[in-house]
Amino acid sequence: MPRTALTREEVLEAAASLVKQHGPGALTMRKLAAELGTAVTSIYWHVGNRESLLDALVERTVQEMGAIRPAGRTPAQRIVSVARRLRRELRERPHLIAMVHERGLTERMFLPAQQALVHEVHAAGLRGARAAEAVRAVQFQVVGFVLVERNRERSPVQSPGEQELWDAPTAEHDPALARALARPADPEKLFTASARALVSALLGRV
Amino acid sequence: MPRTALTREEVLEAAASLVKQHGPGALTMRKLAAELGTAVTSIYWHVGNRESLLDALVERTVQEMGAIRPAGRTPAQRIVSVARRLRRELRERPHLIAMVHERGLTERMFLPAQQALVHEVHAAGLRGARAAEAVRAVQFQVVGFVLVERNRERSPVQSPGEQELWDAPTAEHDPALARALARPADPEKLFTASARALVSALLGRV
DNA sequence: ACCTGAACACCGTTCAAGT
DNA sequence: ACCTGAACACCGTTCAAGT
Repeated sequence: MPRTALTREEVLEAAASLVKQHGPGALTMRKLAAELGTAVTSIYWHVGNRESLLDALVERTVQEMGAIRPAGRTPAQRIVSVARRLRRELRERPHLIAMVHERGLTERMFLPAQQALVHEVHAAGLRGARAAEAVRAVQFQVVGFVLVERNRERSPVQSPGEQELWDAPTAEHDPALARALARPADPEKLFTASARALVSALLGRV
Repeated sequence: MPRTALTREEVLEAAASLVKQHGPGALTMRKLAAELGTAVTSIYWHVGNRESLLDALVERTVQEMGAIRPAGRTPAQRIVSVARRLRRELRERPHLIAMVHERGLTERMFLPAQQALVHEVHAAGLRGARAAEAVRAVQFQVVGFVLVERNRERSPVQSPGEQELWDAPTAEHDPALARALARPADPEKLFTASARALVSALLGRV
């Protein structure tokens, strides 16, 4: 006896829930079927197969990443604000973002942000190829930073870590530097500092 | 009848070869055993299990990434040269680097490069926390860039791609910009430009 | 149109038994 | 010390059969 009619939406919802909690590895067709109270094979009727189920989840995520509103007075400030906002949005959906990344859709997901950046770079007076380069440099920096950051979080304990490695002799007699590199990086600060440095150099002005 | 004695080194070599060619997904214990002409279970005696086999491959890769020699006259040039060299090294071992990344060992792999960067940042006159921030900013930028770049390469066809998306109206009446963003990014140029911009701003001088 | 169980071809891993 | 095959508990997917 079948339960109340299974829908594609229902399947996607349950799948998204599994992925959000434990990552895509935890999404097996059999577990999903158990969760939904159906036969494994019913899922295939609604979503084709596991791969296209994951594709559908990724598509959803791309849609959800809405437009970005710049904030600040100068174009440089507004660009940095977009960068920071992007970073936050990305960090709120770690597993799904990783899947978007794996499927090579990062670019498309970033289009609204890219358009906002174009606007600001224009306002700063850049045109043509130079403007394009500035936009792409910022975009690469944000995505790259988030990827590296996620990586660090997933593996907090390194052996040997920077901690042990940066003892006094190695650090060339700059104890303050040694201490700074021994502490874990503060990503928030590092990101803002990097973004400001990059943007200010790209625009040729702070 | 057993073949000529199987060694741990032989197992690692065959495994590395499989991974280099087709990625970690292609490394199954059964395929590896077939490649080596042994029973699947023999492999377990030598390397424990699949996970620690992959760990061993990663460890090898970390070792292989040797020290980096800076080149150039000014500290800024030498830092950019380290960044470019790092990027090249990383790109020569895509699958294995991805595995290092997944295991959170990127940091340790980068230590030799980090030390070179500290040296140059010092030569540029930075000290303490500010020097540390500069080193880390460069490091994050290089790793992040390579990750994003790899992502783009793996999925060359995007639908819709930047191509279609950046038609004239969208690009705010800057046809040169539209053309530039419609062309695929030239990573080599973009990387060098970004690295130069970042470094020059971090050091406060070109 | 939607659901089902059986079956297939794969996995990684354990273990008792061999030499 | 090293190797083996059998067995277990998992996978994703196909398919003929049901309603």
